[in-house]
Amino acid sequence: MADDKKLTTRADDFSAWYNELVLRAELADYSPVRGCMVIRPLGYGVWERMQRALDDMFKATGHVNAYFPLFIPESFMSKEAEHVEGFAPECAVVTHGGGKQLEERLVVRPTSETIIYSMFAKWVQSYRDLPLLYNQWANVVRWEMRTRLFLRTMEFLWQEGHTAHATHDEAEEETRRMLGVYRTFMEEYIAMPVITGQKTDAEKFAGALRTYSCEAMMQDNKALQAGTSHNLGQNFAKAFDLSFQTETGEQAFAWNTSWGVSTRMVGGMVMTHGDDNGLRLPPRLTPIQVVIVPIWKTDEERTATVEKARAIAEALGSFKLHEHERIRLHVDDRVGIKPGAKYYHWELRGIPLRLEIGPRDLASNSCMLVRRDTREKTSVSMDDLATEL
RNA sequence: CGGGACGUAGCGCAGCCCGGUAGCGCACCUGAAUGGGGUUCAGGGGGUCGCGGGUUCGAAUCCCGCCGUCCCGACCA
Repeated sequence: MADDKKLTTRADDFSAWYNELVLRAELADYSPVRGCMVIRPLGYGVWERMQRALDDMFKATGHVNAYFPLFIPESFMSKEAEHVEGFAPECAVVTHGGGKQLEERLVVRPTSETIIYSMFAKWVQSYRDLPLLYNQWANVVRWEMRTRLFLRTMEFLWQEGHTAHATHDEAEEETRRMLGVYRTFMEEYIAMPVITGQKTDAEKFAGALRTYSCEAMMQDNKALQAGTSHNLGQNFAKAFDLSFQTETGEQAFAWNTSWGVSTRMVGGMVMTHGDDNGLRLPPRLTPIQVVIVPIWKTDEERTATVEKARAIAEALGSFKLHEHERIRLHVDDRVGIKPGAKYYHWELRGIPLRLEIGPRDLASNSCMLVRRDTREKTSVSMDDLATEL
């Protein structure tokens, strides 16, 4: 892939800058199918780290993971009036299978409220069965008119939390709690400033009582809807007969919430931190935190600097950042590519720190440490390396 | 779905107006020299010119139809 031309600048054309950056940094690529994208290893590596952190936060707030099917009977979608009205225009529908026309058409899930609450209805009889606190990691499909890499694709990856509660207040508390989890994640992991608030009736989720949203503030002064949390009231419970017997023996409908964040957050991260030199990946989400570039002229120097680079990678690789997290390093020992070209390569990809180790550094027992965010260079003694990082 | 661009080698493009059997840059392969911020030179491989039809002795080029992509708007995680 040719990285040899300069990026379009943000000031010139923010939208072109974004597209070029996503492609050239190899986060994602266009697929043969319009509106769909291939998420490449760097982009997927970021998404995996997002998943891991969020999943831990969901578990810590009492949720469990499960998985519901991709296909939803078309009739399910119509059971909640507002829901079908909102989603029907953007549904992909399977009409044939095994060479035969289907008796009932199947909707490829645009979201899973209907299938999940139909199952909840089977599993809940008593107030003792509540609350149900579920989450699933899945792909969903929405037939979008106009798409953009990560920000709006026809198929995207996300998580959707679905819960059922005995009372309105408990559901409302859950809705707000998860909005808070999203906010914490976006601020502490993506380092992305967000404003939270309630959506208008026109903008709320199709079928919800109330929708709360995390609006992330981007460099071009636009807001990106980065996460939503819905109080669904009893709308779906009534549609799918999700009811239970209360402590006093009466029948009551459950109160539901749903909440989701998607691969759109990767796009938000790009637009929050990227600059005219490329990506800047947040340290907690980047697959590689430190890239080590050995520099050599002769074969002897190559052997020596590569060996030193690997030794450093191994030594620092055992260094714990947090309880279960170690520093993630990569040694770029590719032959035939000049050091300068490697610098550009890793800067474009937003790797936070770069260590340069050449023959002169070996002689002085030091190395050059370069920050991606400020591009500031400092010479660091080998002995202070761990502290410096 | 409305408006605008565009489809020629992996990527970016020229050639089209004025028809004559395809070219440039980057990337890739080989060799040599180089090597602390995008190396240089030499050689080399790679293309049913988006698809279908028409005009013509001959179409990347002209005509008709279709498909697709990107950008801007309305709608959305």
